[in-house]
Amino acid sequence: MRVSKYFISTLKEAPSEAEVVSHKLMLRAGLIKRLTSGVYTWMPLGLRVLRKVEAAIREEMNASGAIELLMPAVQPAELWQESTRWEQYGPELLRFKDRHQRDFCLGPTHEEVISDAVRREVKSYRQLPLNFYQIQTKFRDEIRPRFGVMRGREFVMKDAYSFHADKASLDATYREMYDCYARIFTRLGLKFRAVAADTGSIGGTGSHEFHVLADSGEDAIAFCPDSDYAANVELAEAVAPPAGRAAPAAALTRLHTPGMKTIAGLCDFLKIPARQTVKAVVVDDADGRPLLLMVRGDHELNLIKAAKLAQVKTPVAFSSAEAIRAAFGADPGSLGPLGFKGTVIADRAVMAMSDFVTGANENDHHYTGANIGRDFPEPVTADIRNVVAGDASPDGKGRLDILRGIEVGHIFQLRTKYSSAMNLAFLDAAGKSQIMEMGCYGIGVTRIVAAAIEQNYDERGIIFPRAMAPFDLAIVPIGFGKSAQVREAVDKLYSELSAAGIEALLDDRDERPGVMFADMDMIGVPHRIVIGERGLKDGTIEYKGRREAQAQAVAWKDATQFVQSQLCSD
RNA sequence: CGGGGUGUAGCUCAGCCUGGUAGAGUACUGCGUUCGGGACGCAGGAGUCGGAGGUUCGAAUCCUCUCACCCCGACCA
Repeated sequence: MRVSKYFISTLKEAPSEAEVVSHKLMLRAGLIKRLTSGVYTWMPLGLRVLRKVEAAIREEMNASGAIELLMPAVQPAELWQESTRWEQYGPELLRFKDRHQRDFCLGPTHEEVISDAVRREVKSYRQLPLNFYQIQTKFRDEIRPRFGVMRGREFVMKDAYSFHADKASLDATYREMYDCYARIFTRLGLKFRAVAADTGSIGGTGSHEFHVLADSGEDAIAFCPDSDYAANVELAEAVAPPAGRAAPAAALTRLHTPGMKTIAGLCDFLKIPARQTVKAVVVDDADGRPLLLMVRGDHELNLIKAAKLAQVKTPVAFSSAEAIRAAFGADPGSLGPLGFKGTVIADRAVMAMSDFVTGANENDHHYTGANIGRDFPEPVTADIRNVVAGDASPDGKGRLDILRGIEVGHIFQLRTKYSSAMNLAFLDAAGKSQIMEMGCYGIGVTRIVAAAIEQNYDERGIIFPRAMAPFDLAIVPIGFGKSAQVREAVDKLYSELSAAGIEALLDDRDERPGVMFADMDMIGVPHRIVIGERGLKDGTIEYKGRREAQAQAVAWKDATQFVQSQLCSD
């Protein structure tokens, strides 16, 4: 492609709407343009990147035996009413009426549509298993879109749905998709991690998320460097400390702690570490009465874990100030288990503590030397905290580390949730009607572009991994307008590379070198050739990889071959 | 939806407090000088000051309403 015949629009300053690196760079590189909140136009350069990502996904999906189709973005309400999600999905589902006042929605996902298609087409176990996928635009009316295409309302997703005669078949396809996803993200040049995920409301056994690792990621993932254990922090199990509880050594002592309402303040005041204190959080129990949750002072309560406890009301509700005062006789900041009449649930780590500090249930007072059993009854034990780096891995094979990630893929064993609701029946070998097992497998295609940038950039701009770069190579001529020799050289190289199937971007704008370098760096082209009279005099041109600091001279006669070998080597 | 903030040229922003004919940088057009990391000079085009209403002789500026967008919390690819 010649720049003079293409469209490139870079910005020196990032529009103020952008907060994160990938969003800023995508706007500055002219990849996307915002139309309205969470909705973006993919400009020509951005579209090239998006298409590369799609192509990689499509090839790997096809190779894994999945079959591509394309479903409508507009879906009738009837299907959603049948699956009961018309009511359940909530305001994220964008609904509207047609001219006949019939209800429709813009598809946020396609379980209903694919299920409808499959139940009309598939009647026999002999047609199974099947795995259909599409790469298609979704719309979810997110409460708060942000970070550009990272969390847009309209986005492109690859979604696959598999159908099976039995669980074993589902397991096999699930495994195949897991491996397929690993191949896709590897091929796209991303540093990623597959993690066990919460199965949420659907239940069942299998669900994994695929996270691109990035410090700016919205999710925290726990993994064990010494084993293959990896899980979303929401889910990762915090195991009980191995040491167990030491016998009480200190006497229970009541202290005046004026104004100390936070763990940090309390530790400062008493000159003790946070791990010697207990944090008290009060939520409503199943009957709406205050319930005390206890975690170690240096730990963080995990509300998703807490919500799974039978004693806790779901969704989790923090008790009101009035209810807390009535039940404890004190305000948050001075609460503790001593004398409290309601249910107390302690994290496993708390159960291993002795001689600790806790609120005295009187404002501005705490106890030191508190002990379970001696000073208050044994509480219910549960895992209710987030794991932290250094915790023992739940598989017993070492210690956990924490990384941040961006969720770009999610695979799920749906089992019969939708197939039973929508009656996906088939006849088995014995002629008996059975309900299909289902799996679903998603990849956020547009999100991958943003995630890749979060992982690959420098002060000059984007550094695209080769597989998703808009162009393989930039050719920058110095003095294009002035030097016939340069012009002939770049034209020759450009046509040779094109003939070899290499997508080169030839900057024939006759701009100043700095402008061309800045643009090519900004848009993330991974390789660059510079051709000027100076080098041609000695029979050389110049090559530089986007990540490299120094360019190297290459013999002009070897240029095409050299470029080909460079492109193959990364 | 709650809480905070911003709307002035394609982009980044000043001007608003204290009302008096719309500004800068960048980008864009033309000419000239430059030409290996976002050049310089001169000339030029470009803005319903988010929208509506009000106060006033006069509103970007003050008041009311409204819309849009961004940021912080509950969802998800």
